[in-house]
Amino acid sequence: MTARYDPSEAEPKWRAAWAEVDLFRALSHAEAGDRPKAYVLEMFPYPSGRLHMGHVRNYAMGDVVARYRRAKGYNVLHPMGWDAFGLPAENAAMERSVHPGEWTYKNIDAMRAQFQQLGLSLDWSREFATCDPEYYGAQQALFLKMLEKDLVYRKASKVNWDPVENTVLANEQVVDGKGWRSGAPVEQRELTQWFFKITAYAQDLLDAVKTLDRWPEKVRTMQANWIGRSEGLQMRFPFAGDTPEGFEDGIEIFTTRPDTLFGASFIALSPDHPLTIALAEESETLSAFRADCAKVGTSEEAIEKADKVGIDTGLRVAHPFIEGETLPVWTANFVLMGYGTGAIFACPAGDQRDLDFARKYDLPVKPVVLPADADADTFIIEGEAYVGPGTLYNSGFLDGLSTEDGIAAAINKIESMGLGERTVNFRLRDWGVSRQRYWGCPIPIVHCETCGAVPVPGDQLPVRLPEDVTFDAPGNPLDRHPSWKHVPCPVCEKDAVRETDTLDTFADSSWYFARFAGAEDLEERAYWLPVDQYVGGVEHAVLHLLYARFFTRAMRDIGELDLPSGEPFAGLFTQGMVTHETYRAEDGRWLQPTDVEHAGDSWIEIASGAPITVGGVEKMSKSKKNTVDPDSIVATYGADTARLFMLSDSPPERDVEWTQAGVEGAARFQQRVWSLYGASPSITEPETSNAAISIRKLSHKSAAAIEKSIEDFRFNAGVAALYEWVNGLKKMDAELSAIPGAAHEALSMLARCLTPFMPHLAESCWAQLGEAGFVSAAPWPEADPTLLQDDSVTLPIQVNGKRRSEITVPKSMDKADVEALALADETVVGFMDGAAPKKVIVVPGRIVNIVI
RNA sequence: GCGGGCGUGGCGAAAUUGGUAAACGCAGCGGACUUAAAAUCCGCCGACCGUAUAGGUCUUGCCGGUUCAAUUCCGGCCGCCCGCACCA
Repeated sequence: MTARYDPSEAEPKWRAAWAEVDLFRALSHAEAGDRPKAYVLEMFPYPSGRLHMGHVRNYAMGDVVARYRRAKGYNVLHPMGWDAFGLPAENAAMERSVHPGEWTYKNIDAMRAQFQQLGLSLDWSREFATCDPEYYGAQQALFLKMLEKDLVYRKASKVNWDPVENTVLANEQVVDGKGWRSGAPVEQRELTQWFFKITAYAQDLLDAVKTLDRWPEKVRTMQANWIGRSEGLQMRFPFAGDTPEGFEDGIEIFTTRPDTLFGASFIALSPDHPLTIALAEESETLSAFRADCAKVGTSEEAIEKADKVGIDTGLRVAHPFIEGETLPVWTANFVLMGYGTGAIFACPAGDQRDLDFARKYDLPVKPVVLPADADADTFIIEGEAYVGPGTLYNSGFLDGLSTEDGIAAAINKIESMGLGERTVNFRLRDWGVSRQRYWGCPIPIVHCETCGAVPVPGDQLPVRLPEDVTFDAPGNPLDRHPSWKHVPCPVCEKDAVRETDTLDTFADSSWYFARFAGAEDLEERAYWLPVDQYVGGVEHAVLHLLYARFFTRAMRDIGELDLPSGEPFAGLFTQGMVTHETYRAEDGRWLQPTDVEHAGDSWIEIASGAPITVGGVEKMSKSKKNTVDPDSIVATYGADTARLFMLSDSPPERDVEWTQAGVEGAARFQQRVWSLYGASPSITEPETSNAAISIRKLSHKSAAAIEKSIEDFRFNAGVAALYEWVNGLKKMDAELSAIPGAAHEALSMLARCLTPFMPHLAESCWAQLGEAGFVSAAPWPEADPTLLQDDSVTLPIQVNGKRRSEITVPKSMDKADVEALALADETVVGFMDGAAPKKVIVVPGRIVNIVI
């Protein structure tokens, strides 16, 4: 009998052995020659300092794919690095007087050690942190090239200001009107800042979503919605009567429903519209209204509760189609400045918001779209607007047209009148990237009074962050640094100041995968990209993934990346979270899983013996203390067990619940596998006895099933197939010694199929079996197709769709013979009760159904 | 409100071209081994009727449809989760 498998002894030994020969180093294009490449990448981690179980799951999944592809003969790139800029480092600096850089690099060291314990097949030679000057210097060069190509610009604009973090946020970082990290209500401020022109690619980013057929449907939909394309008409309404100064052209609006122009009842301006602002200077009512609107949050509840309110400006505009008719101009709180032109024409009969507003202020409601099944004489609009399609009426030259034709006709008319034109509007805004923070990539610009914003010359990059900074005052340490920002202008050499804003850290993660592929080598980048399989959390469905798609396009267009499609990630998989039960003491304190135990029928806190409440299963989080520390799991059970459990039980895209019993099950499996490798059966030709054939069939079928489960990202099914295989071999344990050839083949195949899931154990088994080299470098066992087929097959026999019996027949038996056998079956005869079958369906190899 | 997804035993789940529903694991029950426990091994384990290792009936959120056959396809409900949201 073999001794128990001791992961604490075996695992470090194998990791050291892999490292010694640099087993997982990716080959360059030249070295690899004709071998196909596979770039497998997990979203790189933020170096918080501690690994959590979510990391284990994420990287275990990527490692299964990477190891499998390597076994399949691919030249695999599976790198690791650190998304190292960001706010937590500055918070640590404030709380503990430690430099953000020092804190970050210490965390990286700690997490690298933790990662290395997991036995991931990573190429560490390409490791970098985004806070390395080599990386952010290269990023600064990209920024300047993008600036040259007009993909970066600077403008004053209203920005989302997070009052807690003292910085600007991108639109994507504002959730429910609150900062995505701080949770503080976002304020509006006017600031000059830098923008990436992501809208230049809006159409392409949208179109290409359709080509991402190895992305989850959900993520594609979210991206498409975020880009938010709508076709319509941008037009102006000239003033009738008083024309305010500076608005001689009238009021510019955007609409997707120009067919309803005859139903126009009023014009509504956003409270932040330039005309509203201009008028407010003269009107106290209006400026008070504007102030009120600014106060109301944009959270879900706020929007739902907020009444539609507005103020009549007293101005009037001319209706474009109806001679002599004028429309009042209101300022209304429901019109957004951030979409379209910040002004709309309202057709209350065809839009619920317009209708609510019209009812409140007693404005006209004129129906112009008749639903297909309605009668023009009786159709009325009361509390609900009709937003669907129909036939136009009450609409002059548009009468009788369908909604679709009416839209086209109205646009043509407006265009011929010179009042506007067909346009496409996107919800996507340009990406504001200036952040008033220290721990980020400095924007490589010098501001000169004479020359303006001047790019830092290439030979002066990187613009390094100064080390001697303080965090004892609010605001940006770069801005108050005594000397750093004072530099001569690169052009005129007069005194000038550096830009003290740094780039949004999402920029850092928008191209790191290209840097892994080739630090300076564009040919290597072209070879590796796109990433073949990307794995990460669905929380990045919009932000990171959209920004990365933008960056690869921009890099392509500035000559930094030969990637015609511009798509960085050919395959994307979004994995579910790791959850755990929650525990609460009677006084409401959250308790850690290690602080509680099951006692009889109830749960108690170990320290006090007091009863506790077991709460719901939720995402592991520090605040609810329902976390499990990967280090202690690895120490207790080994990395392989932790990996296996993270991959079993639940489909990868779904959440998985961490349970003690589940981990123990995985640990048991580890010992069961090891126990198969006691004796080392000699390498001979597989035997042909029944036992040998049965073992060979089991092995080849299992290997094929595991292969398919990995290809399809269904690791839980792969783990189940491993269990079945091992259980089957255990059952035949006694017979294995009599058939050493088949046994050796089975155990060799098993070790290789085990490798992606439990690589250390697989190496130990491989060595025990007497195989040469590393199983981590061994080829995937190709299943023999002849062994996947059975000679005979057991068919269920249904009578009227209910299973009544079964027969075992040779696989090749023809349908008529199968039918005859089925009809002769004793049980079937009993159920047929003498009746003649109306119909007999024989699906070869599947089923027989007799209809009587 | 709009969009997407999900709903199967006590629990996590399988059944990925419409063809034996519940593989595999967890929990549970019974047994073997042991002075004992742990570990390990063996057996049972959807519900109901039944003494049952006989047999039968029912069962994939609910109602209906297509089909010889539906967890799978179609229509309508119900519930849960996620995303977006006064986007004109």
